[in-house]
Amino acid sequence: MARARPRRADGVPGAEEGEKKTSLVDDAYDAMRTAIRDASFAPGYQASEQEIALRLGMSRTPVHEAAIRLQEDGLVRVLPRKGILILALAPDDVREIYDVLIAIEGRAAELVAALPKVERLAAARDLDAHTDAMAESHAAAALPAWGEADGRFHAALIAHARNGRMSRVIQAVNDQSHRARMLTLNLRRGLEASIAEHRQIAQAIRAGEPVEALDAMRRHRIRARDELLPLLRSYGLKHL
Amino acid sequence: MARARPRRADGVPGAEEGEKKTSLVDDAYDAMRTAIRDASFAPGYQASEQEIALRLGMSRTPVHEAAIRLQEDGLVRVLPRKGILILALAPDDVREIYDVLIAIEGRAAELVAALPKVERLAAARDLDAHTDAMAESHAAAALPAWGEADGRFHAALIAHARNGRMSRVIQAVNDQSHRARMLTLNLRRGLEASIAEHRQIAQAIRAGEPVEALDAMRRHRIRARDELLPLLRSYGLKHL
DNA sequence: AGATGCCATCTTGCATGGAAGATAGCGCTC
DNA sequence: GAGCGCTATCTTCCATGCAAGATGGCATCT
Repeated sequence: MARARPRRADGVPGAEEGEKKTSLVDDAYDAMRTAIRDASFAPGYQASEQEIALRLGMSRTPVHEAAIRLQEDGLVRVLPRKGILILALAPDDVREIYDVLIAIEGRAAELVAALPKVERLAAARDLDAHTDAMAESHAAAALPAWGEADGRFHAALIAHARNGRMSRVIQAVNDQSHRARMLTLNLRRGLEASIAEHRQIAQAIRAGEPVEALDAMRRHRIRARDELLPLLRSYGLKHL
Repeated sequence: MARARPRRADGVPGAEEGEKKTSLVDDAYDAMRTAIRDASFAPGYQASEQEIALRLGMSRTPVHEAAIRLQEDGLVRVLPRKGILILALAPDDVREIYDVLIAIEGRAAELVAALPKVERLAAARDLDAHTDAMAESHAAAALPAWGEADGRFHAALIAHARNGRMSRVIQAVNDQSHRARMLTLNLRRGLEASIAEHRQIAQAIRAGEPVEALDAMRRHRIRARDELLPLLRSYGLKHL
């Protein structure tokens, strides 16, 4: 194989231009992660490291090391001497993920509501802005935009809680459940309910009521779960 | 270097005998993880992969890959072209960790309390057994045994919640805070309080009262945090 | 025809070498 | 004496080679 390696080979659509100084391992990690999120790598697909390396224009080593990170994130499983298996998501996995969300996001909402007044208000304003965007998208029947604004609401909440470990946990489970959310976006009914619940959460934070914020967040996630899980089961999406 | 590699070189005390079929990467991961937990690798220490590889009797590759996993776990940071940095723990990290514990273990207790009666009772019996062991150790003034029984109580609770993702999160933060717990074990006062709170948690689970179980668990962790954090700060343990 | 064992091939695990970035020490200049 | 640049050295990053496990197909035997 060519010794002079091209510093950047963009064989994969998801691979964005490096901004400053990225290692090949990071490139491989990002490319594979987005490929999995966008389902360019279908769940259940078993790829060989060699093949992925070829496609990304690098050798097997960085692909292998990126695969280790993705395995730690719960996105793939590295089968010894067999290849990289893109993990599927069973309804039971969704249940697990929602329990983590209920726990972490609930505590995050509680923490944000307990912040000093200035920060609380800033956070609430932030959250309301995202909810506004959701309402607009809903009025315009723009489902993808709605989903993105919803994602930004939850991301903002976690960010305001100022807890790096919580952020990492949330990001991990979000990566895992991204496909399920996208698939079920057009099946869901409770869009207005979501918007109303977001308002309640922001209001509790603005008022500085941790208990109410925690509870509102939990109710929100529990309702969403109870809406989503039956959908997954009834549509026979055993694994996706 | 010798081409014929020794299948197992036990240069590190923490490295236990492989039970069935472990890869060198797994060996390196386990060895480094236990070394960090036991503070054989002091926090702040910057090791070179070559040096660790030599000590473990393997080449640099498996050490490098294990380091990637440990970085994902938040135990070390791999500094490009500089080495492996064993991460220290600041009081603020302990605050973050306790918020994760409050969130996850609270939800876990709630879930266990909502289990069918048979499983609930089994779980409560399990938990009480560990609390008994704590009481005995306390009576015998055996601090390390107390700490281990306490660890088993919390591990059992998570196990009964049957949520693999929660288990992983808890294990990660426990690994990170293990050193802090060991160091502060002999400074702590609220041993009886811990035992009493454990009883309350088990009782709420036995009675099938999720709300009370959640709340008892939260109170337990919050009190422990409020006892631990001032200790860390006052003893000037800026990073450990 | 059905079962079985062998082997060609595909796969990763791991070791190693070359390249390049980071760093510290030393000598030179002002 | 202080500052600056050069270079020797130490480090990881990545490509690649070899070995060994896994697998599927084919020939052979019953």
